[in-house]
Amino acid sequence: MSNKKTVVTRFAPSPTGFLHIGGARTALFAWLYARHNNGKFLLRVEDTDRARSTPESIATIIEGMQWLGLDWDNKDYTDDKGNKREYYSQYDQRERHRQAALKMIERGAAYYCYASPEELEIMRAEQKEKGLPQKYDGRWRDRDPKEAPKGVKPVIRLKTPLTGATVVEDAVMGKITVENAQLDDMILVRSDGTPTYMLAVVVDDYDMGITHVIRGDDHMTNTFRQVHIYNAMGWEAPVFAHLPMILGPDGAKLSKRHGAPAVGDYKEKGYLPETLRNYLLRLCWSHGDDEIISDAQALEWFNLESVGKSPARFDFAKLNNLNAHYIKVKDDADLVSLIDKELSQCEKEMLLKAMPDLKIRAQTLVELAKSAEFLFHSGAFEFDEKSLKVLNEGKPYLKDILESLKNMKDFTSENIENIFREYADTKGVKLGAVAQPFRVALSGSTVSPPIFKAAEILGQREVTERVSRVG
RNA sequence: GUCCCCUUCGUCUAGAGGCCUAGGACACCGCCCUCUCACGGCGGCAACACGGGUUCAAAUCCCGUAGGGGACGCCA
Repeated sequence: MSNKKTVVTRFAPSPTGFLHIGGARTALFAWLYARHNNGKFLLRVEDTDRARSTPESIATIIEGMQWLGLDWDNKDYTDDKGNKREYYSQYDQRERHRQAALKMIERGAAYYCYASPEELEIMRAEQKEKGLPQKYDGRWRDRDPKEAPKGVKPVIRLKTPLTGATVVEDAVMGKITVENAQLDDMILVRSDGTPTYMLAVVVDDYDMGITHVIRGDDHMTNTFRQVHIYNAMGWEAPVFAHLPMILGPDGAKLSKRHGAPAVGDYKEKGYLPETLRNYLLRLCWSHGDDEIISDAQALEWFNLESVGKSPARFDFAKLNNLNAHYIKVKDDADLVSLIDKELSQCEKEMLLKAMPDLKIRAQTLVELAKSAEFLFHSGAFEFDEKSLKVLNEGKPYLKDILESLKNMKDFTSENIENIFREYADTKGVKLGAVAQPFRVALSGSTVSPPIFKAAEILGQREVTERVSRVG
């Protein structure tokens, strides 16, 4: 019965910065799970913290999601003022959240607490000193609100059971348990009347019909508290699935220090969205020995059972390798448009011709663009020491070769190569002795794609010009 | 400090009691291919955190220890 219900998942970032790579992984998994089950995937912005939420951040997150190709299903959402939005805003629902809290008070499941923040700070400090768990001690739980001090605005707290245990059957972690004595009466509504995150998530997830809450495992202990809100409201809790964290290469929390915490960084550095999808999927999830997983396969295979439980380290070497693969299999014309930096039509055509040779040796789009630069270069290279040495040793050969090149009728890579091979033969030297200086003359470096093909693409005129320049 | 979760090669992982002399991928090392650099092909190095049980049999189940991560806000 219940598995006939349409699956609804969501991604619920707080818009206080960029789209973190860990967040992207969470979004990807929630998206895959929804799509795999022909369900819905919703985007909700958790912007109840007005001081830290910014529109720029929302824009960055949306941009990141779009770049990754994670489409959500509530793009037609209209907010409480009738404005069209592409996502749910938690802040819009603040009155609804408050009403839910009031309902809980009515039911005796929540209560007003008049303890001031200063008072609580002292309480926590004392607890810490005594080595006790730091939690609200329930000082207003059973007190008559009539005793309330004048002029103090109360918060609303949830009445969490004092005894027994809370058990959550997590789709990834399995059964997780905590003694209720460990939990305290959390705040649902702040003294200024605004809802806290704990209240807002639960009410929103319920209202949005979320069936599977897929999120990072930093929320795992929150889950214990949240199920008590579901209970207090008389709602059925969704399935929870907590994904292990993504760590930096050194095992510490992934941060700026590790180079690229934001999704935008990866775009910048020349990674393909399909690379990220595949890489992120393989962190904490597997399908036998499969490594290269297409979107279609991911959609077909994805499940929660195969999600790992332990945190995974981010490995840039493996990401690079995957990116190299996806560049290799990507359509040449697509790659041209991806690295296009205001190239002329003619230059684009050259790039397209060179692409098969360029793309197999690039790990990122940035590298790819760089390796193509010589094609559009003036030919006035600044040679490094190694190149100069090769050039010097090859000068006598290049002079002879230049004449042959000038007189060639059919300027194809095969013909050019033949000339070089014959010439090397008659001189009794290895092909490299002649080809290397040629490479330097054309590309400005001792490293380049196959030089005879490059020569054909550059054209007879350009080639002879570059060769005579160094001669 | 208290609580929750985790623990297979350097890294990501396969592994649901005998199929494990523990498989794959990346990285690394060697060889082949070769006009350079790559690609590709072949081969190599390399792990069940530790200690106790349970069982005819344990990487797999149980209990401890150690290590790692997370949570303990009128942040989300």
